[in-house]
Amino acid sequence: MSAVDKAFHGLRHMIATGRLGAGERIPPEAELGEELGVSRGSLREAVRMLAALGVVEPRHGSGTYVSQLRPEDIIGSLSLTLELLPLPGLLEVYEIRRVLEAHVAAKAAARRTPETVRTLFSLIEAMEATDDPAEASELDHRFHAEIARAAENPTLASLLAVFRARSRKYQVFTLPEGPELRRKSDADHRVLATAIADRDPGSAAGAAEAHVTQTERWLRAFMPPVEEGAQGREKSGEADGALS
Amino acid sequence: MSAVDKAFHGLRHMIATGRLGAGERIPPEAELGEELGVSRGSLREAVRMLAALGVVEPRHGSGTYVSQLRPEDIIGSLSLTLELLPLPGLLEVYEIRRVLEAHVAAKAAARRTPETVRTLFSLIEAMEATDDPAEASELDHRFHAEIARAAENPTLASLLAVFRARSRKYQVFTLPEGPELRRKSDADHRVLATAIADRDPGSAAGAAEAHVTQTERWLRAFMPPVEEGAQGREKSGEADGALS
DNA sequence: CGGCCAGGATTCATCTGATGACTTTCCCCT
DNA sequence: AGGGGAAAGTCATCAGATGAATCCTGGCCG
Repeated sequence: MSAVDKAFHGLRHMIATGRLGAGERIPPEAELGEELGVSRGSLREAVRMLAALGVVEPRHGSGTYVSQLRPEDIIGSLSLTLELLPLPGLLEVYEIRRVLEAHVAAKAAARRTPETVRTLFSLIEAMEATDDPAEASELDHRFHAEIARAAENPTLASLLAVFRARSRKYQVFTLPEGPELRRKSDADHRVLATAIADRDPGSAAGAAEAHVTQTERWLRAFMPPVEEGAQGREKSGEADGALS
Repeated sequence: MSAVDKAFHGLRHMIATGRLGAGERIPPEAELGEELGVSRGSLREAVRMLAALGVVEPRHGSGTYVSQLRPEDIIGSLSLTLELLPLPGLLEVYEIRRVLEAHVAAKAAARRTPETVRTLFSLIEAMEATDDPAEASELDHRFHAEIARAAENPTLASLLAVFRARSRKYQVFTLPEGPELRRKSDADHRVLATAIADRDPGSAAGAAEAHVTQTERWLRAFMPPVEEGAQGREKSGEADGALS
């Protein structure tokens, strides 16, 4: 077993057995490195791995802390890498998303509150009112997030959020066909929100499934290449334009 | 932006833009570190992060290679950390598993081949025949994996495999009530396999959902503490049972 | 001519030591 | 008692050297 593996599994074991609890600060690098029998460099690599997986969080100058270990923390680690998925694999992900969106829609319909319904319809109206594709995409995300929230399963909600984030990278709404797609999308949203308002889980599930399927079809049809940070959000003037 | 972040995002960007393709070998540490403007140590930490996420794979003496970037590769990274999830969060995961197992069961019923049915029933017979809890657990896993395979979505199959691996850590079959639980589990399996054999997606989905729900109930009822590599040794007087 | 093998070159793995940056704590001064 | 600043603690980064595993090249032998 390599030194980094020894540190990684050793640290993980400490957390699994409760010797290091959620939110707790882990021992300093020098100390922990000696205990695990590895150098500081190797230990740091192991800590970085756990940090990438959302298990620990290093804070410069303060220490390294175990995360809350909530499912959302773990699932969040997928968001950075799901963006690297080539399109063929993404379509398999869509099937999962379709099933889960249908499920949360049904559950939301069963558990909806008047406030949820109000929020959903106000988001729909905002979506129909705006012309900015970016804003529409953002509102679309919040619409679905609200439904997922109403289903009362934070883990599932964050998992779907990750899936949606990946889809949004394609920005179908900015295509020439964008306006037409948005009209159809808005219509889907009304059907879905109405089913939820009516406390009709079956219709809600059907509407959600159809909506995702529609999105999936668009993606198959257009298959636009995904580009990193295409929003032009990129603040730092780092020399990153250096690609051939 | 820290040096490690710079290296991490720089490397990720190279992969996202296709400058580094799937399966390709990335430049040597010294060279890449210079290009990204960070030391070898920082670069190595960034590479380790990507390795933990299943994006790259370092091979001692050979080089570091970009993975195939299939969804399974990414999902596999969850398996190491999902084990750290406290029980409350795990129950949320179970809801997801329930929905997805029902879906794959239905899809498997629709697409089943005679060979799939044969395999399923032979696994059931082996399960009913063995007395070894560990072997039963292994066969149970293979039974469900076979169904997921028949659903023809490798991503979904690997996701469910990760969920199941987490559940197996609890080893409910080794409890005093184990034999009784196993009898019920075996009965569930027969119902499920029969529904699939009959090409009855609805019944298959229902049976799968009921089966997962049953497992979930057992877990809620017994809530045994999960122990890393818990084969019953572990004599350290660490007094770690302290969770409220 | 072809296969085997030995040694060098390449690359990742690890350790050591030193310095900088950031945070937190605590004591001193007002 | 409160504010400010020094000092300690901790992570972040870099540089250099050595070890280990793999890959490749070229020569040797059959």
